[in-house]
Amino acid sequence: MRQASVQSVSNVDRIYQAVKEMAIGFRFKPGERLNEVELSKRLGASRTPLREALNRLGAEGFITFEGGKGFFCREFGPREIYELYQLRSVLEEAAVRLVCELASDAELDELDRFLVETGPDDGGRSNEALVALDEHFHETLMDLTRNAEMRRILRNVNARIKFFRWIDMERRRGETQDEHRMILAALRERNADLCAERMRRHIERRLDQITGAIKEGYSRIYLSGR
Amino acid sequence: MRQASVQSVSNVDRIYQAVKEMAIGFRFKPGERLNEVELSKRLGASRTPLREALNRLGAEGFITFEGGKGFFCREFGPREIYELYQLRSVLEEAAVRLVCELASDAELDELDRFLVETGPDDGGRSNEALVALDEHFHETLMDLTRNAEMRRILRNVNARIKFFRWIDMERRRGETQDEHRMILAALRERNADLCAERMRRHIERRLDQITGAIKEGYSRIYLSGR
DNA sequence: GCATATAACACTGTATACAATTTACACGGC
DNA sequence: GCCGTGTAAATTGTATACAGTGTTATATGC
Repeated sequence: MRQASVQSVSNVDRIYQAVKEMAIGFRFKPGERLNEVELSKRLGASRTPLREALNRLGAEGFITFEGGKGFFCREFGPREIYELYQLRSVLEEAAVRLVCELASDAELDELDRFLVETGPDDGGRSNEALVALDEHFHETLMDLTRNAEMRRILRNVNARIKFFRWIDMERRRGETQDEHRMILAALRERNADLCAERMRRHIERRLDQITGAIKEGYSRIYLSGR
Repeated sequence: MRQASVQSVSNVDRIYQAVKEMAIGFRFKPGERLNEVELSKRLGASRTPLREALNRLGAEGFITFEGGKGFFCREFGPREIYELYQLRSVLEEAAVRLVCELASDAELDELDRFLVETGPDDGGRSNEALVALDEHFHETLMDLTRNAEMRRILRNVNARIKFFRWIDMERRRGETQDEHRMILAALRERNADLCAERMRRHIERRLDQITGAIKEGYSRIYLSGR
């Protein structure tokens, strides 16, 4: 074996993370077959652990699998994006209603602190950083539901739409955080209907912007190097 | 290789299905480690395809995985059941609202036909059959949302709670179908709020019954043989 | 008798070899 | 020129071997 186990970060996990990030960032072209030999060489491992990672990623929807053919980069059209955003909306609207009832004032304080510390945007942040902050807000909110399953699904969905969030963030840097503050304000009022409405609109607006962005700039996505 | 490919049903798929059904039916004891050598022998394959199947099942939440230790039967307490039912409730409540808007009259007719043909219960059906009908109703409803992601998640959740549905069905054979009919009636009225309310109560009642059943009969689950 | 160290065992993690299948390509017929 | 066919190369699917790690049983000292 290559190296002494560096505790808790197994080889498959490393490969899994690496390929996951490639899939998230669309370093593979949609529909492209993933060559196992080449990939495993590039990642410094044999095909066995690579295939285990690919099987996990397939089960999680990051890549697809066809028996006898192998693994492929997922195809992504407006339909798939819409479905994932709809799922997000359903989950987060329900989450915010639950959090309205469940969260302690202290937990909301902490969320508030996060928004204050990380905003408003002074223009000095990278898109990656802004996307990470956006994800962090939504995932922290979901954590407050205390429902591990819902958390797991939201994280999965967020990873799969990350690229499109990134595209969106390039154009609308400011709005996101304002809307987050409005959602928190509704949470403070413990007004479930208002929370849900604001969350729904928040996600809906993002989707509208992204479908727009996709239409005009889809080609840019797959340029060389990225 | 063992046999000529019988078209589209690969070996890993077969193993995957077999182990999945074992996990669903709790043929493994919670927390038990799955011995790969023994399992692979029992399924007539080597460890390689078995491990691929196990990785998929782990990613889907049917079993757990611990680096360096292997795969284990999931542990299941009231908390996990509650979370899965809450997730179900969130998904299906949203689904029924969507279906209220999206479904054609013809599609609702078909759902109606299904309910008429398969009910009311004459007492001659097995629990397995009743659970299958129950699942079928809910999954067909979810199909009408035309959202493949939400469909996928509901099917996953249903598989994971199947055993508890089965326990519940043993006691309350009749109510389920009545409630299904009431939900369909609300769909026909295109009354989204009423649909959502009935669906929410429907799932909530099931959860109440199951937590009750669990308390009094948990031990019976792990008796020999089944 | 109990705790601890240690050695034997069992099991997982990974590389590799080979079989089976798919894919690419060249050739020949139409 | 285009389509079908056959052959070769590439690629996936699986078995197996072995290394490394975790687990358990045994023996030893207190």
